[in-house]
Amino acid sequence: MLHSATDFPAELLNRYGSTMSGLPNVRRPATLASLAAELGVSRTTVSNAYNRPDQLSAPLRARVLEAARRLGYPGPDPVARSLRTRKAGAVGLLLTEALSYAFRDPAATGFLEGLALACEQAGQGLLLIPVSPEHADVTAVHQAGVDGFVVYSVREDDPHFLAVLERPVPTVVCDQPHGVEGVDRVGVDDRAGMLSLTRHVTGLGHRRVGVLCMRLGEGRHDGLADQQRLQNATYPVQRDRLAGLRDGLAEVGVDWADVPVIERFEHSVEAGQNGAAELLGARPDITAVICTSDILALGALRYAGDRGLAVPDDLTITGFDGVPEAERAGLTTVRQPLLEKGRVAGELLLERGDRNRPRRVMLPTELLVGTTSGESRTEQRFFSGW
Amino acid sequence: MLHSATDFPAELLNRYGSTMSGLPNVRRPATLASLAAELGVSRTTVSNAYNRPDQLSAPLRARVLEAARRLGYPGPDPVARSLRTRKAGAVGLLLTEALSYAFRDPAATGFLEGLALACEQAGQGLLLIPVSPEHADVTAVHQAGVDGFVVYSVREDDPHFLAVLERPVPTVVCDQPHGVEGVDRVGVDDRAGMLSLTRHVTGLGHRRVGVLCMRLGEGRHDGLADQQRLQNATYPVQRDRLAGLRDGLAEVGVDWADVPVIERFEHSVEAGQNGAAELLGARPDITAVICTSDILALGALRYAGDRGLAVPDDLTITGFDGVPEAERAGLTTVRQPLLEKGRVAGELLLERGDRNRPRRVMLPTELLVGTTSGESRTEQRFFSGW
DNA sequence: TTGAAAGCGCTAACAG
DNA sequence: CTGTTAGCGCTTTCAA
Repeated sequence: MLHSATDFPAELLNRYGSTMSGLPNVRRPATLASLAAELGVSRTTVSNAYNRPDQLSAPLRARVLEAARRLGYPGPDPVARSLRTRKAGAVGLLLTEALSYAFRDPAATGFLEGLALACEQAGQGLLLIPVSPEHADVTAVHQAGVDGFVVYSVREDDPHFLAVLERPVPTVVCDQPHGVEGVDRVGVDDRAGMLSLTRHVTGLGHRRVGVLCMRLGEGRHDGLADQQRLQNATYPVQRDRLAGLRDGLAEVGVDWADVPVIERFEHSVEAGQNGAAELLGARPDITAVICTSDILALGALRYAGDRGLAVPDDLTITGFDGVPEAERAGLTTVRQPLLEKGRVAGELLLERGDRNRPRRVMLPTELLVGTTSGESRTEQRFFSGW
Repeated sequence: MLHSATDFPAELLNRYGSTMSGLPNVRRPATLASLAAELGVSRTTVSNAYNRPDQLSAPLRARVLEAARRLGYPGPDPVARSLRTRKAGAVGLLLTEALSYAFRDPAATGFLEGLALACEQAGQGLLLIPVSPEHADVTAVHQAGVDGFVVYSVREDDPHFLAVLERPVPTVVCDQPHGVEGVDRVGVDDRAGMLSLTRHVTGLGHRRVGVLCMRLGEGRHDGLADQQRLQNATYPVQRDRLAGLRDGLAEVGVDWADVPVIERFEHSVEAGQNGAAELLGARPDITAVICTSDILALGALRYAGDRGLAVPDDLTITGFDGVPEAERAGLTTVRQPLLEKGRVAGELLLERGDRNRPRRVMLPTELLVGTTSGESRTEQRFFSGW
């Protein structure tokens, strides 16, 4: 019969049910030293019983382990061991957004999966550093017991990132910031990726395009990004994608100054949706909406659906990233190897010994032509009307 | 102009570009003691400069911090501090699957998001423990410098879990295992949830149902689960869901022994797809496929689509969990508050001081009737034919 | 094989 | 406001 109650081995019960925060931690029932004293052997011997089984006789080792069980000694304290050995056995991960965001954004999720894979393989833990976007409180970075950091796509002047740099441990950056000396980096050529996408769009005849982009700099800004804001952007990835777009448009004679760029602070489908509304509200003549991320593009798609605009017949919409959702939706986008980025970031940090490995890894992107881009009928009308 | 190269403040450069694993860590350039010596003050004073700014004069503190910058002292070593204060400032998370799985399974992702939220709010890090499903290597659990553990849905006899119980820190379990004394738990009433779903299905007239379920016990098993295996199941969640189903079927006189249960080791859409194939291949007369997870149900749905079976007209398919994908697909399922479970797990562990809070939290579930369940035409045919 | 000695780097009484 | 004293629990030469 199926039943849900379980009899659990009594000797394995955790007797430490108290809450952990605020209060000092439960005192360890026994230490390596007390065990050694009890047994009348040296601390070295007990330590060896755990860390170097070959350094003592099997019977003695058994005696030690038996006494440990009897006295409730849980094995060497990991923190004390870390202090002594100077390794924590974990990699710290710094994200620009609130921690929980990492599990909502599919691009971040892909990256994390790859990073977790690399950590797993190296037997390293992955410590997610809690950053409070509200308070610029950097203590979490100082507090992290890790052997190195992976920094995922943060602003150049992010205070947490600066705090990471002060820690005497190796650091690997994914995507941004760029050009930090002594710090390895993995990313893609965002500019080239966007350039090829732009050529695809202009090749379909589009000339009146509008842009939806992610956060460009510090502070909560939503709406039209003027030239000033574009130039001062502190997110290199957005900067590069926009630069690729600008170059691609320049090739067909479209003046960048005439291209409306709508910025969104939040990165969500809703933001894309209302961003598209703002964009097309201000410039109804636009025939193509270029988004600097798939999530925003998915939102634009939703907006189009709500307004009864046919995609791509009435409106071309493109994204960037190549997340699974976008692929399912048939979005025209630039795919980047998200999982691979995470894995490479981990390997860059964890790779043993090899001093000659590359310090900058540039992964390839791929233009994915879906069903959301097509020749603009409006454009044709425009020409024929002339 | 947009550009991607960045000039980075020279004094912030990380000079520790070496790989971290295998090699001993880079030696800290300075310590609290050396700083104190250099300044001619006591170590306490330096410590206070960082941890208790109100315990020393502002000018002296400034002098200390200035000297720290000059000597490249990165601030108190987090590991040494942890050893001294007996708190690591992090929560360990143990998952039954490979770490990277957590980022692929939407149910796990929802849970993680909630847990991350709670950690973030408490300023605690979240350490993902790397478990090698291959080797039963428990060292990662021993090595984790954490103040407590959250265990997410593991088998009752999982060796990693047993190792967690040996650690002298508080532990909270989500979902399973059940009934571990001294360990708090958060979960839902899986049995009741499945019972109400079953009543919905039988209410639609279905009598010949088949089941697709997740891993039931140790070892890689794929295929029909016999009574023996069902009874020995070491995953209480699966056990409970099946028990609810059995009870619901019993209410309308369906004998549980006649109900085929197909088990899948992997939890993926593909597994659901080929599981459904196996189920219907063996029992083509089935009118409803009950899955114990949405992911499996999504796979069954795909199978039905491939085979040209109309859902729900030819086949009723149901899930369990209420993940976003399932909701989008209109799946009939039981929704459980995934994010909330994560948050409660975190709060159970981190809640300060309150010794009277509940130790077992049971969250509500909700039957979600979608478009994948309906009256069985086959069943009607069956009756009319008699 | 085993043990003695020497810290890893820091914080927390407590006394001045 | 500052310093002295005492470890936190462990690993690791080195010598016996």
